[in-house]
Amino acid sequence: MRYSRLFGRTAKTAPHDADSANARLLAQGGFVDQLMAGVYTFLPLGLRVLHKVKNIIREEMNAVGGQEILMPAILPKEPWEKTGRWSDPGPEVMFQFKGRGGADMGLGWTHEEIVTPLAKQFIRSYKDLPFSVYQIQDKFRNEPRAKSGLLRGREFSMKDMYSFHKDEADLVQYYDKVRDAYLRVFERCGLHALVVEASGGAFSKYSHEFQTLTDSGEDIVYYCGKCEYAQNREISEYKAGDTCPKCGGTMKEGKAIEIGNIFKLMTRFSAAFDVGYTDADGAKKPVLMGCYGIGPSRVVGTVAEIHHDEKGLIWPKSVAPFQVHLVMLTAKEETATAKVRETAYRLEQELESAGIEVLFDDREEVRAGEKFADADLIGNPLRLVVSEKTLAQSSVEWKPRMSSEAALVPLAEVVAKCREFLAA
RNA sequence: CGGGGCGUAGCACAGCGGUAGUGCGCUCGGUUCGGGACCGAGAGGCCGCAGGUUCGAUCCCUGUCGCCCCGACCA
Repeated sequence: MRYSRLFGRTAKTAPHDADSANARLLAQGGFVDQLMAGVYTFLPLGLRVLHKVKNIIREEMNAVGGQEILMPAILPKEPWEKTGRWSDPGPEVMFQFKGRGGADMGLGWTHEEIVTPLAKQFIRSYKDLPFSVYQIQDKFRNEPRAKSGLLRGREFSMKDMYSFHKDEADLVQYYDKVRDAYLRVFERCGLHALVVEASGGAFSKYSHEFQTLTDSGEDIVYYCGKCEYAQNREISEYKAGDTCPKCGGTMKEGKAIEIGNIFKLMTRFSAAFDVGYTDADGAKKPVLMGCYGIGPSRVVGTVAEIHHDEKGLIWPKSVAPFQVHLVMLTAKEETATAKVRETAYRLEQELESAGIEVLFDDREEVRAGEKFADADLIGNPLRLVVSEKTLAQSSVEWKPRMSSEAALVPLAEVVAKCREFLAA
């Protein structure tokens, strides 16, 4: 991608009302644009990050047998009345309105009411179980208070998966499998998550939240510094300094951002929609369900919140908008500039041919300082500079975003070194 | 929904009861050229919206809408 043609630009100053780090940096770097409170447009840079996060989630959900579907966002009232959620929580959470002819409908804020009757159509026998389906879709919640940039929006991206089982043992086994898949998702996105016990509602003792420790979090968790056993403050009877009940380590208190949540729904929804199956013994039995959520847009916000410095974002390689930020610095003399230009454009092509994603700052009228500032703000993992200075040594300057040291790398070795760096 | 803050040029801000300014950005010309340079010339405003007070309101008052923060809330 040529920087000169990139839609969306960096800004020298941050929006005055962007107080959280993720809102400030993502807006200033040209990743997102705020339309209203809790509602954002993803610009090309931000969308690339969001896509990478979603694709990591897809890979891991597919790996545990999830099958991707896409349910509608506009939903009819009727199934919500069956579970009582049309009126409670009702419009407090769900955007509700009338269609033509006065039909009540609303925007999806979760999809148990849709996926359960859907699954019912395909479940007859124990032979049809288990299975799980998921979707990645925008959810709508009428938040009383949207806040903190991408961390708590009124429209936000969500991956919601639902699993269906013949008995509790099968549900529990799958639930644990998804928990491990979730940890892989977050690690791959550059986030370390604690598996935190949280309120399970009426149908199981606990649900599990995936919480990333950071001072900008809005949840309080108690966790063991040694084995990472953790509980949300909402249910916890521990306090900082207590002995961990699992390993004898010491419990600590920390602020955290919730980036995922998994529930054993048991028969909460299958009962409401009368979803059962015929077992091997010929008896009709209720189906058990689990549900599993991750907010990809919130993950993007959380990564920004955690991985940055005073100059800008520092994306993990796995989710960076581009892998390499190539900067071309023109020279005083046109003959030298011509050589720089020729080398930089050729390097862009060589990198792309090698399958490396390049953001090429090809602007000619822009000074070096501004280009470096933009590179730091956008935060791609590796910056390469081609200039008269580097070409004097047949080299390009090599500087990882997370490092303060720059080095010269011979032109002939750059592509191979990039491959190596990105694979590490 | 309670409390607080803020709405003035694309962005960040200043200002004042007498009809609007600075910096950045943008356009043109010139000098610069490895960490957001400099000089000169320009373009760009329903001072969030509505009502009130006043001879006169961007400024004072009331209401309203919007954004941000704290709290409540967060299957």
